[in-house]
Amino acid sequence: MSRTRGSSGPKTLAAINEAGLDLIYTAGYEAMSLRELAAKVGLQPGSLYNHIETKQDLLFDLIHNHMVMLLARVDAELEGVEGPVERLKAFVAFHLDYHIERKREVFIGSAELRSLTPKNRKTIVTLRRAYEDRLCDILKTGAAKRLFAVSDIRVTAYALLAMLTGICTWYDPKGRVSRRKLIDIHTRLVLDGVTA
Amino acid sequence: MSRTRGSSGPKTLAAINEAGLDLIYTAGYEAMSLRELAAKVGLQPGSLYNHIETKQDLLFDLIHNHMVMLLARVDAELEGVEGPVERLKAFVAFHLDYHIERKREVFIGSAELRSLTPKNRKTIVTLRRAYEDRLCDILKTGAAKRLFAVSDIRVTAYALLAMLTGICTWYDPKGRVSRRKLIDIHTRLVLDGVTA
DNA sequence: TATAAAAACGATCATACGTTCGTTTCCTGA
DNA sequence: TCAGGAAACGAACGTATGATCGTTTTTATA
Repeated sequence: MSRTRGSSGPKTLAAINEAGLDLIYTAGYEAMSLRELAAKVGLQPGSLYNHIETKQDLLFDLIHNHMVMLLARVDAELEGVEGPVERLKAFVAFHLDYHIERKREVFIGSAELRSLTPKNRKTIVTLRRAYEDRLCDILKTGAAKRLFAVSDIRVTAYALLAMLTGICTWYDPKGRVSRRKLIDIHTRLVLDGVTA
Repeated sequence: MSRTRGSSGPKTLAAINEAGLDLIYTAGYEAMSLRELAAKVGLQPGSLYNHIETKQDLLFDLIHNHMVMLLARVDAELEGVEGPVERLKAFVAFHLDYHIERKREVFIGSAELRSLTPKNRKTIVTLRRAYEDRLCDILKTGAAKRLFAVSDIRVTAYALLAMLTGICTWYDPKGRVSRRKLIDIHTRLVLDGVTA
């Protein structure tokens, strides 16, 4: 046996990425074996290497694609929104929405940082920093206009991001709490926390 | 060669736990090998088994001891503190202090949950739930007395805990921000967020 | 002080891992 | 239509891993 009927490169790669995402999310990068991954996709282990360079590259690509997407989406979402309060509200709503939708990517993006090569990790951390700066900028502008009272921009931004990102570890879209209510609660927590 | 001079059970176990804590924190449980660990302690790999049952038990014991300690300490800290506002302040201060002091244990306690046996994980999750309940109780009492305005106790508690625990991933005691200032910032964020 | 338990060694086991490679079959574009 | 690249197979390699075991030396107890 050899090449199977109907096989195509991009499709298989997408399947590998999806299965990899799932396995890394549930078991962790180190705990996931390429044999498991191959089995989940329906391939022999060696065949994976027609689509990925190494196991490390699989992880990096997953995280990297996620970060690039995250940055593009937040900028699109904030475009044209005027005023620090409105921008902060938009940021919170976007952040929660995105983190609910892509909780696996987000979780891996922080939990598996340690599994990245130093060089790869640096790339990701730089992108993450850029995302954090989006929030810092909003807080800074609001503080300058005396709309916000923030004693330390960066610390506050990290605190808020930690709070907003925390939902990835427990929120269940099919659970008791609706997405709308979740956003309301967090928006209030954030706004009350920074408003002058 | 065989038993080395001056060796004693409890001492070696403590060294194993400390080295294990460090390795798991920096590299992750799966990525840490017992050979690395043994080398760090100054033992042959096989000798570890005079002190631990399995690698899994090493991880479990580390997390379990941490959780038991955390619960004992929070109860001691809250004992005798009266009034929801004061209790909330005390909780925030304690939580931050403890999480700064033992950031490695805390980090492992959540990041390596996935590496635990289902049964072991269940034990830890139960303990964690008990800790979360401490905060929930404070919020509930405060809400009943109309001191706090909280639309969903559990969601709010999780949001606050995520925020407070986030410092483990970035706070550096030797950095720009003092412990005092950190507590002040977070206390304000929490109080403003829940006060009626 | 004799003796059993404790704590270390060092060799070894079976297994699982990431990756490579030669080969075969299928798909696609000239 | 047919040639060449793409995508799969399956076997294999070298290494690393968690764990076991018989043995030896030290410590501690009675």
